[in-house]
Amino acid sequence: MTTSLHDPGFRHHPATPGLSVSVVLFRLHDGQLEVNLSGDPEPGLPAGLPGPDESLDTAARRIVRQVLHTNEEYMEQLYTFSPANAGEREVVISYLALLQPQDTAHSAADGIWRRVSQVKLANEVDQAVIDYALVRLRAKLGYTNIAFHLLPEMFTLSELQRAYENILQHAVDKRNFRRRILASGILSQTDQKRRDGSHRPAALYRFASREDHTTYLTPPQPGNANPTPQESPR
Amino acid sequence: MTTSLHDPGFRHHPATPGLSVSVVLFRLHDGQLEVNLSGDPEPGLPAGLPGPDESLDTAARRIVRQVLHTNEEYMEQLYTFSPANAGEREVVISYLALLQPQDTAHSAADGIWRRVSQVKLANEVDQAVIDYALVRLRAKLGYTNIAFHLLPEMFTLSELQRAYENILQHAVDKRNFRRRILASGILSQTDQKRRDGSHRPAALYRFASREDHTTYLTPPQPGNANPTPQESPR
DNA sequence: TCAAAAGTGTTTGACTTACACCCATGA
DNA sequence: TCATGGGTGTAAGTCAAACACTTTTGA
Repeated sequence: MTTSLHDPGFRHHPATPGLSVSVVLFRLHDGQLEVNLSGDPEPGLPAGLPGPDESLDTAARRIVRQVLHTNEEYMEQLYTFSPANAGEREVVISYLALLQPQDTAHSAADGIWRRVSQVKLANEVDQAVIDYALVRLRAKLGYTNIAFHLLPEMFTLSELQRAYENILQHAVDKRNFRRRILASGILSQTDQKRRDGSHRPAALYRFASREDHTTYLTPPQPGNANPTPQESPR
Repeated sequence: MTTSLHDPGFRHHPATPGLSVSVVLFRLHDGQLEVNLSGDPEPGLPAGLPGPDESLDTAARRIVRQVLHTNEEYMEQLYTFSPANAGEREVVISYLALLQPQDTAHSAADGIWRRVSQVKLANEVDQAVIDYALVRLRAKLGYTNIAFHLLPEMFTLSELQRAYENILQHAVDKRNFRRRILASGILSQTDQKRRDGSHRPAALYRFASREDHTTYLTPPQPGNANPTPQESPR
């Protein structure tokens, strides 16, 4: 249902020709990493045009809202492409957005959700953006807490591990994973447990902090009252 | 002398209002990291507008050529900003370019070179771009061979170490530095030595390869015959 | 012979990897 | 009692950091 994507303008009806914002919207669903696609007529990334006094970040958030009817959990600019399109150059600013499960739960999002591993788009730029979003997400799993934006408020360590494994596409050792995550101090254990089968119940965890450790690859925005916190690179 | 910066257009005479490319051009001079500024009337980053069928990368390279009258050694897209400018939004795509000393040697570059540590620009966006370029360069020193784009064809290990120290702004241990660099295998020792004072001459090294280990943070360009090589994130 | 930069090893602690069994529960 | 996933420790290897003296040269 991408018909809700107009105003200031959908990809195919540009008001400011040549400049658009595309968003890779990821969620974790049944343990699988999925990407949101708007299909008209070809499936493609949700996209739109920034309004005359709208920042790119704001436009990206608006596009997500139009698809989701709720807000994303995390958003980050990826890269700006300038593909040739019939002799003219377009400029496509791409964003990565992550969604917590509950964000989709109470709102049937527009578009379709497809497993990332199974997506192969005709649009070369959209496909490159998705591929790059995955590279970035995988890289950041290693040195940030970015994965938590894909998980619900409370979760078990096994769920967290499965998220890592599904994104990275390889198995990780249970003991080493738990030791590393717990040692990093980004989790705090709740006193609750989840019993969901004929086996020992699992302890539930949440973030120790809602602060991001994910932002040092993106610059603070000039003229912004509360700039993105900056970590020192290792 | 930024009067050579027109065609398709300099920052202050936009042909396509609202979209421009800015380049942070770094060189190492007398052991100091310097940035190129074009001063008219305020000093600012060299910038320009992409032509109608010019990619952003190509525009960035052209801007460097117009400043330098020669080509840069390395170039990478940084980030896209969208500052408010009198109620209208501009879009500024920023690039980092690195220069080998000999690139400046035989060509008096336009603009002025200023030590990065001493630069404080009135233009908020330009300043943010420079700051971010530094963050990126410093981060990449740690896990890529990017520093070599700032050094001449042949150099001593002490020169290389001084380059690292000047960029990182802190001292590094000589023995650990040499061990790490040599173990990484990116250098090969030449049979030449440099004697330049009343002390033991230093062995000269060069790259083992002109290949980049620097690119995995930027995506391969779609529709590009020879895409940027992609490393797997750690 | 002196000053100045080049060059060189070892030890320690931290972190990463590989690896296998017992625990708590519901059916 | 059995099947299922939850939970735990140790040993080996790799990597980073700290640290100081000898070598070669020209003046």
